[in-house]
This record gives sequence, structure tokens and C-alpha cells, in this order.
Amino acid sequence: MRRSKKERQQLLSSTIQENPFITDEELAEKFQVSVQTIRLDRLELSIPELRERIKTVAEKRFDDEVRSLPLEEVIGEIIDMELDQSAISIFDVKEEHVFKRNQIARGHHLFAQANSLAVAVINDELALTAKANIQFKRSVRLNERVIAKARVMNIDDVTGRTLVQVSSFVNNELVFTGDFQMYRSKNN
Amino acid sequence: MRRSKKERQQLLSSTIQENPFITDEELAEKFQVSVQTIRLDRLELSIPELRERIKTVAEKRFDDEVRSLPLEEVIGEIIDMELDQSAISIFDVKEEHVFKRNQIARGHHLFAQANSLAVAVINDELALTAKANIQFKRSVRLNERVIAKARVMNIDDVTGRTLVQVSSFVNNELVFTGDFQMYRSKNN
DNA sequence: GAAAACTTATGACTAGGTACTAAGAGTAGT
DNA sequence: ACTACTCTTAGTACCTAGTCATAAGTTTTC
Repeated sequence: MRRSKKERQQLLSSTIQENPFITDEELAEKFQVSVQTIRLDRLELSIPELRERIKTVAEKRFDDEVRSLPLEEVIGEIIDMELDQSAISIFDVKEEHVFKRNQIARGHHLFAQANSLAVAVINDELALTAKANIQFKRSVRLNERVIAKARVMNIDDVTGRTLVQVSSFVNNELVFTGDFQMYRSKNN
Repeated sequence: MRRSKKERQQLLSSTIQENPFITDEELAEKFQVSVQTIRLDRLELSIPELRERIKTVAEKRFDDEVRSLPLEEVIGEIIDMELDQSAISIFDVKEEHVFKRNQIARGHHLFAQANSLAVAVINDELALTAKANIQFKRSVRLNERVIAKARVMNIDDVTGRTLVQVSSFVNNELVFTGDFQMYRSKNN
């Protein structure tokens, strides 16, 4: 025996993890054992065959592509709404919303929740954000539930410009505030 | 012939592009022709076999993983970067970024591009946004290319707080500006 | 009606396996 | 020393999703 079985299997695992595109034959050559031994090892370690490995890598990529359009619809779920007055939405912070390094939610998701709530609360076909003044009060972490509350502060009778104040909370603790100055297409 | 050859081949192309995981047999079933016809079609269109297709998808993913580890969490593509000084990114506005009604880009995407550029330009493991003051100068439409330029304005020696100014342009026309006050974990 | 284009069938071969059986080598216990 | 056990190797039949080449049948076009 060139190496103990255990040692070989550990190396095998890491080798395949590092490069899933390697065939049993290449592995046999690398570890100086027969192809059958490699296959027994894979069986014991329940490592799938080359083609299956490649397939899952490819499928993951496909999933990622779908997942990486996270800013698509209205961010968060609107649970209460009085047009031109107030609105509330909830947003659950998941894996895809946080920095991998520190599990803190990326700012633009909190902004997106608040901004799209500000857009939604306005009783108009075509509301757009003109300006915003925002503050991140404390960082939001993975799995926290953010509740955003929007209040329409005043509507300029002439221009239709509207100020919307949004405050976001996690467990009643303020995490984000934003003042949004919104355009309207028509003055309702 | 259920469909002309040309028509079938065009559909074949797009079908495979959309779902590279489909076998010749499934395609034959779908187009109501024999497997051999599908194979001739693939030959003429030089579309590789299932396994090769899956492999290239998987390989791309591997490439992506290596290339985009640090910049992966950035919205838009960074094309220039001097840490703690300046950075530029481009962001192409696609279908998924606009309001369906009027084809205008949703504000939070412009914010996300600017904000993540502000995060990236800071030479620190853990940069977070504290405050931001933003203005949407004119609305950005479908298929426009937004170029965001970030400049680090000043770094507080004591707190490490950093002001980053971001201006975004479409064809040299200013569409967005933002002042981002950023935290750092350590004072470099 | 023949030529050209298209479609289908058939057979031999491939990579990279699975599943199973069988046999030999090395080591440990008694 | 003999047996029991683990580990390794070999070989066979079978699988999928193809390739390549040849041939034959079917339409379409001139």
C-alpha cells in the first residue's frame, strides 16, 4: 500500500472538490491504484460520477443566474396601505441579501424596500424618486425581519411633489430612515 | 413536414439556449421528428451534444467564481479602480430593471450601483454605508448604459468615516448623484 | 419524371461510468 | 500455522447519450 486507505480517501475527496472535472482514470493514475479502487472509494464516500458532478456544477450556475435578479419586483411584502397616506411592508433578510464576509445586509436592499414602498404609497400611475436622504442607523443581519413604515408628509398642490418619510425597524429598533421626495406624472 | 426545416432549426437553437439540459430524445419528441433529424440539425447548427453543453456551462461557472470573487457583490461591472481614490462602473439597464409601465429604471438600481461602488472603492474589509444623500437628476430608460464614477472625498483620520461622491451618467448626461458617508471597520 | 433536399433507420463504436461476482494479497488474532 | 478479515484488482454485462457512416425512404422542386 502506497498510502493508507483513509489517507487516500481524504485526498480523493479534496482533489475532487477542488477539480470536479477529473475522471476516475486520471485519479487512478494520480494515486497509483486501479480504477476499480477509485470507484470503490467514491462509492464509500458517496461521491457521484464525473458527469453528475459536472451537472450539479452547471445547475448551480443556472440557479445563481435566476437568483441574481433579486431587485426585480416590489421589494418586501406590502401588508398595509392607505394610498397617499401610509403603507407598511415587511422584508426578510436572506442569504442573497447579505455580504458573505460578515452576514450584514447590503444597504441597497434596505434602500430598495423603502424606496419601492415610497413609490407604491403614492396614488399615481407613474411615481418616481427625485431625491432621497437616508440614514442607516444600525446594520441589519441575516434572517432579521425588517418592517418599513412609510408616511406621506405633504403634497405640493402645484407641482405634485410629495415627501414620503420611511422608517424601518427590526424588533421595534430603528435601523433605517429615509426622506424621499417623489415626482408624480399628474397632480391628482 | 410539420414545420419547415429552417423554422425548426431556429426553434431548436433557442430551445437549447434556454435549457441546455435537454436531450436529443426530448427534442425529437418536442418537434415530432426522429432523433436522427435532431442530430443532423445540431450538426448543421454546430450545437454540441448535451454533455459538452453541460460541461461548458459548468466551466463558465468555475471561471466566474475565480474572476468575480471580490467584485461579485457589486451591481454593475467595475472597469476602473484606485482604492481609496476613485472607481468607475458600468451598468446596462435591462428589462428586469425597469417599471413595465413606462420603461423607466427603478431608482433602487441606480442607488445599488452607486452604493456598491462606494463600498468597493473603500480599501477595507468591512465598509458599510452610514448615510446617503441622493438625487435622481433625470430618469434612466431601458437599454441605456449608466456609468457611475465614485470619488473618495475625505477620510476622517480619527473615526475612519469616509465621504464618497458618486455621479452617474448616461451619454455624459448626469442622471444621478449621491454623497455616501461610509463606515470602516478599521482605520487604515 | 428525375434530381435535389430532407428525413429516418441501422449498425458499429465511444466515454465514463454502475452493479455484481470473483479472486488474490496483506495483516491480525488466536 | 491457520483462519478471518480487510483491501485491492480484474472482469463481465449493462447504461446513457451520444458519434460517424451508410443506406433507404419521402418530399419538394425544376
